[in-house]
Amino acid sequence: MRYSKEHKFQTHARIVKRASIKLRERGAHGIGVADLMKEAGLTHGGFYAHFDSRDALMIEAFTHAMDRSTEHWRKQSEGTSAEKRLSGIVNSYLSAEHRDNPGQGCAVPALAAEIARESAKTRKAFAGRMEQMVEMLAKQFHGTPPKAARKRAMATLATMMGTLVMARVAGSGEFSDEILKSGREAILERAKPVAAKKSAGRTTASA
Amino acid sequence: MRYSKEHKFQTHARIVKRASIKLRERGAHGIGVADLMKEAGLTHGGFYAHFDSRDALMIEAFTHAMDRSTEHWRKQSEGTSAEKRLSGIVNSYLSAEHRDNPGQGCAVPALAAEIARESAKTRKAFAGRMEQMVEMLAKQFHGTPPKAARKRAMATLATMMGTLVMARVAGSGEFSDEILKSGREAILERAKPVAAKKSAGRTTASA
DNA sequence: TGTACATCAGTGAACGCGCGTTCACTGATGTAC
DNA sequence: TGTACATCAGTGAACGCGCGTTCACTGATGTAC
Repeated sequence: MRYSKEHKFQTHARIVKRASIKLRERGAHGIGVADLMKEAGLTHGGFYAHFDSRDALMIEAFTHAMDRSTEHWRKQSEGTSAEKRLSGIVNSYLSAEHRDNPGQGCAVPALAAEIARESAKTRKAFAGRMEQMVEMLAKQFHGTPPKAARKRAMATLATMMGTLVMARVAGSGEFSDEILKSGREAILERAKPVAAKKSAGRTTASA
Repeated sequence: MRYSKEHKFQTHARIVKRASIKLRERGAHGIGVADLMKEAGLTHGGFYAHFDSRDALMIEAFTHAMDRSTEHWRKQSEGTSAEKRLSGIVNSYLSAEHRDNPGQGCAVPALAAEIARESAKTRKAFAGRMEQMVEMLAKQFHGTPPKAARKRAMATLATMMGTLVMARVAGSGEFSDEILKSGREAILERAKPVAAKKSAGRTTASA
């Protein structure tokens, strides 16, 4: 064998990683096999030593992107005190930085609409990861009954990703910032315990 | 002239209309010029008598889809009493029917993520229509100060479109219905006046 | 330890298909007389 | 009113480019002796 198994494994992983970034940046139809291999420092001919088809890579790249996103949140929430976890996630999710760097960001706003048009098999794989994200998010609603937390998590993810997509359409101007801010406030206001309704300013002001 | 000006105008409009449906169903890269013309009952060669390029049609189809969506809401809200307008919009937006018929539905969940990757020019055209939608929605928050209503409208649109995208990814099963329901509840709970907090059941139960 | 052979990740030319675009042509109808 | 001509929306063959995929080949390194 010319290279060790480890070498092939690493090359494979490198291609998937670069692909998952380009996928989020340009969409499923925005990148060719040749470009992708170039990104990974290879030529297009070698592609089929690693993947059965372009579609096969796309599916790997989709799931990789989703897993990375979930992992990112998990890590972030681990390093934060319980009360600030949700606001930490929301504020970083709905930030100008996340808006302007889709390649490194959450896969849902970047890819979900396209996934919705894919085969049932692909959609199921993606939906499974989405479910994981929801579970992850639900844990941030400490003190809320599990079922209610799950519902909130779903609505929160929907609001976050919807807001981010809208902000990206709007570009990076005033309208875009306004959209981000509205999203942050809507989520954090809702999450606040009803009793503390009057002390509203603090949590949302950090946005 | 073989045909009257009216005839050409109507053919043009028919192509745009069909294109805007296919666009929402399959995405910007999901349809070819030949298919599109076939949809309109024509052959592909005649395409360039109506449009400078495929891209030019796409832009017309984008804006057409957005305008139709806004108009649809406007009409719907006109036929409803002031108190039920928001819940009417939300319940029809976040319905299984809307989820399962993207071609006839709102352009934002179907196309926004793709638009976000287009040129500044295209994005601006789309953002302008999005702004119109926001203004339209803001009017549904009667009794709320204009600025707050605008913020709510932005967050509401984000939640609605995010929820719909997620529901479409999930398909049409239990998880999908759960997502839709969470979205409806989150929006309608938030919109409720604080005083009426205890009579929660009614509005959301219609879902 | 050194030498011959086998392996296979990666190369780059080539293929073929789909699709956007072009173009010469058609023929029904509007216009001029 | 009737006839000859001009127009141009629409047709369908053809072009050319990009891109996914295939394939014969390479050459560095692992393995056998």
